[in-house]
Amino acid sequence: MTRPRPTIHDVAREAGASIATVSRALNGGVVSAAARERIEAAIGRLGYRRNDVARGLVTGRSGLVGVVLPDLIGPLYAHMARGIEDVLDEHGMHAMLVTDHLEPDAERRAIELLRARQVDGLVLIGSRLQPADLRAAAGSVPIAHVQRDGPDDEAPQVRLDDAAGVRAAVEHLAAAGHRRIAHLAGTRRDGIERREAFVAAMAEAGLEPGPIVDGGFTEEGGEAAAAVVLDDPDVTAVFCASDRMAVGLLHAAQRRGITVPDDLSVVGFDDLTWARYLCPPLTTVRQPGREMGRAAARLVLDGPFDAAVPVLRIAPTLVVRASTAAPRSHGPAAPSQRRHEPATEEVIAPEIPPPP
Amino acid sequence: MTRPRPTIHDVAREAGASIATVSRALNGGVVSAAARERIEAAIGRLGYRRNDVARGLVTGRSGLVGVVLPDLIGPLYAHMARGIEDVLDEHGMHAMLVTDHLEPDAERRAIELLRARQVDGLVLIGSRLQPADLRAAAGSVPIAHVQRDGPDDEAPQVRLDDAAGVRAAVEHLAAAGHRRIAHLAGTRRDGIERREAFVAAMAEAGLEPGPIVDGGFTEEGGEAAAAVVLDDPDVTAVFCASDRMAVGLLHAAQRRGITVPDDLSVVGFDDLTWARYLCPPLTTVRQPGREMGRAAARLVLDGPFDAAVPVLRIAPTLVVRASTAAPRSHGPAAPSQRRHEPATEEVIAPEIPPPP
DNA sequence: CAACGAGGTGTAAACGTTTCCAGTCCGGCG
DNA sequence: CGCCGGACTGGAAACGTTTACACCTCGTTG
Repeated sequence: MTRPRPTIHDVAREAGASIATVSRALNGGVVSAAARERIEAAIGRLGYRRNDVARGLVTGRSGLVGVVLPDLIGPLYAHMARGIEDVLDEHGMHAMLVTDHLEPDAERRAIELLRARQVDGLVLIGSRLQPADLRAAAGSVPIAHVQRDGPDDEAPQVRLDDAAGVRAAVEHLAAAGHRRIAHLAGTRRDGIERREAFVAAMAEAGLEPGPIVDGGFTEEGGEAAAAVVLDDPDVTAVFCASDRMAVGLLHAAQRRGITVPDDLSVVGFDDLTWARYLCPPLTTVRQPGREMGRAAARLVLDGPFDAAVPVLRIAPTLVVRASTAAPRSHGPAAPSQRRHEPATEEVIAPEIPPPP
Repeated sequence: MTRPRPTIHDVAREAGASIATVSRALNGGVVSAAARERIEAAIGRLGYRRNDVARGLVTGRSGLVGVVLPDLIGPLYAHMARGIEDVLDEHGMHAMLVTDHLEPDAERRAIELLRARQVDGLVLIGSRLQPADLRAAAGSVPIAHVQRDGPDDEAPQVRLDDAAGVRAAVEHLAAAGHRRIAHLAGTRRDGIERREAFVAAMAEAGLEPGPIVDGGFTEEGGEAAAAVVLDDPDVTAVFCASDRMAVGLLHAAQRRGITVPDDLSVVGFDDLTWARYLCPPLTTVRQPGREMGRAAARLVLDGPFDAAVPVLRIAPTLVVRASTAAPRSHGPAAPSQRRHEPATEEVIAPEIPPPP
């Protein structure tokens, strides 16, 4: 009933050719028209499909790029994976996704697993591995990082231009008239960069930075951290280093009867799928995950065009929705959005500063 | 600098043993303690790692289960993938994810690609392929479906107990006093099942079904379809076959100045990540994606325990949030939630009816 | 004391490809 | 007519494993 799969040998016999000729016909080598025709007919008759495992063994390549990412649930990571698939598709290659749930040990195992499968390259999203451990695990497989969390190593990386995004957010708030702006920060590397950028951008705007509290990037952390921030009566705006913390902040504000944006303006970071559905729709810095994934895939396939500049910065955009407005003290409050009106969006793309 | 990877031969030479012994040591065969020790030392010294491609070629198995799914962006699919990974992990296996973006042709290619890589099993999420095409593409690889979209075939499948979910939703609305309930339907197979279940559940509740409009499962479709439904002045509640359509409905209602839940109750389906963040937080039927993924993975690894019942129904739960209340005509409107108060959730798990 | 079995080991044949190399055939040129 | 070279072909050696089989060495048992 269920016969073994036909091999290239079966095709050769059926077509009256040698396996070498069949292989050439399959891979676009020089083969006479007659032979090619007989072989194609035989393939059709037998239902032959190439065995990529055997092929991989002899060629040493697999047509696979391994992708190690924290999880599949986060929309941002999913978008990055999508971007990677975009460009791999163009090259006739495929992605193999492995999740590490932010555990360095799982990350190491994931890399070794992928290497055992002979992946032709590796895209690591948010990698925390030390450079030495990384090199040990990955051997000579080319690597590209996306938003690497650990210290820089020699592999090329794609990073969001966090500073530009933060600057856009702070400028937006400052322009609206906010003077005391708080910051909900995250603990990972990008959180620290955003925090530093926040302080710098405030200085640029001629403002003292308001209270800065760590919310660990999560809803719960944001909610807890928000409590601290909301105790400061002078704070009229909060810039959050992630949308998830912004949600927590929104909840905390609601619980205290603080109305957004009338009493408090809130800016998030990431523009997750649902940021636009929040109450009110969230003004936030959009992280172009798909583009970042694309860039990383190109990097891993072609290598960095310029070995001297191994970090490629991608520009974010500020998406202005309904969670920001002028502060109350600034005269009559701007008319708050009608309760359920989907906000019109305004997208602000900062000019990209050339990397130093 | 970058030497070729050591092979089992190198280990054998270094340890003064034969490759057969090394292989046995690696795979837990009978080997003397002395030899095992020498081999392990050699492996450490050389940094040897097994080549799974070569291994796969001779064993005929890959330790991989192929997963074909519409996309990675939808949180529901991502949860299913996570569930699959859960049980594969327990078996020391791994998933290879390929997206088909709902195109049957891409689905076929995905399956053939995975088969060329010798996957040991296939989990197909929302497959639309005809049974014949499917068999042709998959050959003898074991298959398990999740929420198959095409007509049944002989492969075991995991399905949501759509009817139970719909019944819970309708009962919830009827109990609140709603008499004329509309339905935003979807066009895929599960949409049709939900629609039929809606009619049946309404009958069970002693009610005429209200208007039923196709919204194609998307936000835009939901918004368009909502316009039709909202024209009926007697409709006090709408049951949507997906959360995405519920979002569209919410927007349309807002635009018309219809307040939810005071003027209109809305129930969604799926409980996507952000359903709780909507304005107001959405009452919805939760689809336990991760469980479904787990069940499917078990099915593909162990085969169906009972070949006679190839469809495994998973029970959904109704999550009651703030988008549903008693209709206005029912005396003074129930006090609507305070504007931003995160709704307390009430979860209703329907008793699972034994499959017929 | 012979025979046997248990434990351990090595040789070699697969697995299904790609690819190097050495042909064979034929037409055209000197 | 002899050669050369181009177009095409097939044999065979890899690639790095697993595993069937044969063998060897002891200690134990009849």
